[in-house]
Amino acid sequence: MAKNLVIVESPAKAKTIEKFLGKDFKVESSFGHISDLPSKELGVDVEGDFNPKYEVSTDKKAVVKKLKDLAKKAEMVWLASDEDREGEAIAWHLAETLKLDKEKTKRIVFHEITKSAILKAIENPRGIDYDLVDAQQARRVLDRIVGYELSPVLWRKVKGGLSAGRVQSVSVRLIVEKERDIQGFSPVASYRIDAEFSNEDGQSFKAKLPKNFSTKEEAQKFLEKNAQADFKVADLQQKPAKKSPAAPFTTSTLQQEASRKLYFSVSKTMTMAQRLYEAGLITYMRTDSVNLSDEAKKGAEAEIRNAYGDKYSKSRNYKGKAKGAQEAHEAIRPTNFAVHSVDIDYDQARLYDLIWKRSIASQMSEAELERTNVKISASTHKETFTANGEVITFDGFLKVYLEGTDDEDLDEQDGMLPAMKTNETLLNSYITATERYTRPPARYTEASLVKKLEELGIGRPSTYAPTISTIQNRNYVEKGTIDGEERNYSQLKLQDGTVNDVTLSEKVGSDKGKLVPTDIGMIVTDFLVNHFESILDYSFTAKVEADFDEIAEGKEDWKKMMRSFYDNFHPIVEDVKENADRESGERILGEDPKTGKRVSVRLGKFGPMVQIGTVDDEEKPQFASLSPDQQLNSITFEEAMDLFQLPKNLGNFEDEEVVVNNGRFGPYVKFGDAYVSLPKGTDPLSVELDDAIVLIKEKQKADAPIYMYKDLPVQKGKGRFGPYIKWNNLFINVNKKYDWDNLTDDEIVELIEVKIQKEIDKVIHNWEEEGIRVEKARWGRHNVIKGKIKVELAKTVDVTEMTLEEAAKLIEAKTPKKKARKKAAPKKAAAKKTTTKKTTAKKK
DNA sequence: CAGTGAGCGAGCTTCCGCTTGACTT
Repeated sequence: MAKNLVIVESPAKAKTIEKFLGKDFKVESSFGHISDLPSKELGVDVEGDFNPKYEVSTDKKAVVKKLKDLAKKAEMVWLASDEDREGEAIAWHLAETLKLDKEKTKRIVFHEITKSAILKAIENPRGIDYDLVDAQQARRVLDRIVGYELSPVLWRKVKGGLSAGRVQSVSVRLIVEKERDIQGFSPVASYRIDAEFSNEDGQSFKAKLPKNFSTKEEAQKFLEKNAQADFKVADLQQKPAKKSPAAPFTTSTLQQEASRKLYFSVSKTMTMAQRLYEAGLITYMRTDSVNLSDEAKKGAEAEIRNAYGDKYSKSRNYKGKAKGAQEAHEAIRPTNFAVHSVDIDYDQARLYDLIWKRSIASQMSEAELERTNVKISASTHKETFTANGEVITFDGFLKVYLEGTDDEDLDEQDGMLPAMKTNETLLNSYITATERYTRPPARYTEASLVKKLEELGIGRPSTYAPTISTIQNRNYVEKGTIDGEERNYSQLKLQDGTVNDVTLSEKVGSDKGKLVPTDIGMIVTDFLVNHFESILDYSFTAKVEADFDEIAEGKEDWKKMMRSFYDNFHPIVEDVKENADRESGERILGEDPKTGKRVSVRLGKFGPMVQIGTVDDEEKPQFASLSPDQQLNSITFEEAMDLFQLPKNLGNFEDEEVVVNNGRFGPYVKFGDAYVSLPKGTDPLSVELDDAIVLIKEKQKADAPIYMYKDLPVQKGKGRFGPYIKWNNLFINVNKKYDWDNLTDDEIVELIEVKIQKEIDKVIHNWEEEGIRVEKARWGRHNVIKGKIKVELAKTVDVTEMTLEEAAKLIEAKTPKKKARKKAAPKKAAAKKTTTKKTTAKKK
C-alpha cells in the first residue's frame, strides 16, 4: 500500500504525475468538484448568514467512496487541486467530505506538470487557504442567487422553462444588441479611388488615394482632372519594421484560431483538444495563462535551433492581460516539441499542428521587413496618391506561423513595389472611382463571442463552450443563415484620357453560421435589461470579481458582501414579480378585413403566434403559430394572415388526404398517417398537390425496407448522429467501416445481431410479467424501466440483488399521479403528454 | 413528433464552474 495519496482534478493529470513520484505515491483524481449546492432548491440560507447547503453530487458518490477508502489507509494525503478559487474549494470540499485528519493532510500547488515543479511542490506544502475558499463560496452563492431568483421571474412574466444567469444573460444581450445595431445601420456610399502606375522601366504597381469622394459628381470631376496630368514620385520613404509572434494559446485564443483557420466550432475544438490532452500530446486545454514553463522554453529552443538554425530562436516571456485570469496552468502547448505532427485522427492532427506552430513561433525571432511608402503627385491637382510596399528581409517566426484575423475589411496584402527614385516620372495606366458602402457591424461567431466575453472578464475557460451551447439550447440564439441581397454599384474608369461609367453588382449582407438572436432571446433580454439593469450591465462581473478578490485577500468578509448584494437585489426581484407587466413582444399588425377584429402577434405559451381578436371579444380568438423562420418583430400583416390558411388540404392521393401545415419542426405534408418534412424555409402555401406527391413518393422510397429480418422490415436513414439502420424500433449506427450506401444482406444481419446481443447484455433483471427490467446505463449507472418510465439510479446503487418489489416501488414513485381530469380526456392523451415531455427533456 | 393558446391550479422548469464519457435519432 502506498504511503501517500495525492488527489488532483483530472485523471490524465493523475497518470502523468504518478510517473514522476515513484511507488510511494498513489495519485487519484476527484474529477473536478465533488460537492455542490442542491439543484432542486436555492440551497442558501438567505434569511440568515448565507450558509450554503453542500451535497456530494450524485455522479461523484462513487469517487468520494473510493477516495475515502484510500485516504483512510494512507499515511499522508496531499490535496493537489489547482491553485485558483475553484481548486482551493475542491481541496476544502475534499478535506471536509473525506473527513481528513489535519495532521495527515497537506495542500500543495503547482502551475506546470513537470517533474521539477511537482517535486518542489511536495517540498513546500501549505494549509488550505480559507480566504480563497470564501471567495469561491461567494462566487458560487452569488451565481446561484442570481440564477435561481431571476429565472422564476421569467417563468411568471415571460414564459415557463426559461433561464437567466450572470453569464448567459449577458452573452445573449451582446448578440441582441449587435443585431439591433445591424438593423439600425444604414450604409453610406462614397467613391474610393484606385490607380495603377508604371515606372520608367515599365514595371507597374497599384496605388490609391487616401480619401474618398462622397458623390459621383466629385469623383467624376477628380478623374477628369487627371486626364491630362503628369505624375511623378513626390516622396519615397523606406524604413525597416518588425513583426513579433503572438503569445502561445490560451483556451480562448485557441478557440478563435481553430475557428478562423480550421472552421471548428468552439465545442469541436475543445473535444479535439481533450483527446490530445488525454493522449499526453498537449498540456491542459482549459487555461487562461500564456506562460510557458522553463522546461518547455528549452524544448522549443532546441527544436528551433535544430530545425531552422540559431538565428531563428529567441526566448520570450508573455504576460497575461485577460481580466480575471487566474493562471493556474501553463499555456496550451505540445508536451514534446520534437513531435512535429501526430498520426491520429485527421482533425486532432490539424489542431495539434496549429498548437505546435503557435507555440514554436512564440519562441522565435521577429520577422524583419522593409516598408516602402511612396507618394505620387499630379501636375493638375493637389491630391497625392500613395502606394505601400512591404518586403520581408528576414522571415523569423513567419517561417512557421501567422495569426489569423477577424477583420473583413482587410486590404489586400501590401506586396512588393518596383524600384523607384524621388522625382521619377510615372505613367498612369488607369484610375478608377468605385462606389463603396460602409459595412454594418459583423455578427458574432461562436469564437468572436468568446473573445468578447473574455475581454469583459465574463466566464472561464471551462465554461466558454458550455455557455455557447446553453444559449442555443435555450433557444435564445441560433446559428442563422441570412441570404444576402444583390446591390448595384457604379464604377468610373479613366483610361486613355476618357472616363467610362459602368454599373456592377455585388451580393451583400449574406451571413452563415453567425449568432443571431431569436424572438425569445430578444424579449427576455428586453425584460431583463428593463428591470435588472445592474445585473445585465457588461461590467457587473468585473465589479463582483473585484469583491471576490478582496475576499481572497482577506480584506472583506464574504457573508457581508452577500448581505449587501442581496439586500439590494432581492427587493427588486420581489417588486418586479409583483408589479411588472408581462413581456410578450406583442405587436399590433392591423385589422382583419372580414371581421374588423384586431390582428396581433406575440409570444404565446408555445412560442411565437398570431391571433385575430382579443380575449375580451365574445368569440374565442383565432390562433396560428408562426413558422420557424418568421420573426415576431419582422412579420408583416399579409404574412400573418396567410398563416390562417393552414392547415391546407391539397387534395387526395391514393385515396388519402394530403394536407400541408407548419409544425413544431417546420413545414410538413401529411399523407394519411405519414408525415413528410418540407425543406427548411419552404413556404407551405406555395406547395401544390403535385409537389407534395413527389415528396411523398421520395419518402416512401427512402423508407422502403432494404431487407426483411425475422419478418420485420429493415429501414435505413441518416439522423443527427450519422447514418443508421432501423429494425424493430432499434436504431443501429452504421460506422465508417461499412459502406452504408451498399450494405450487403450479411452485413445487415451482422449489425442487427450485434445490436441485439448488446441489448441483451445490458439487461440485469427482467421481470417480464410486470414489464419491469433493470438495465445498465450511462456513467456506470443502472436504470429501472417500465414502458416509458425510466428511473435513473445513482452509481453507488448495487442492483445485482435488487428484487421486483424494490424495482416496482421505484417505478411507482416516478409514475405521474394524474387525476382523471375530464371524461373527454382519455388515458391516451395523458400517455401522450408524458412522451412529449420526455423527448424534450432528452433533447436538452 | 406535427396539438396547443384565456381560465381552474398542481407541479414542473433555473445558475456557474470543475471534471469525464456513454448516449442520443
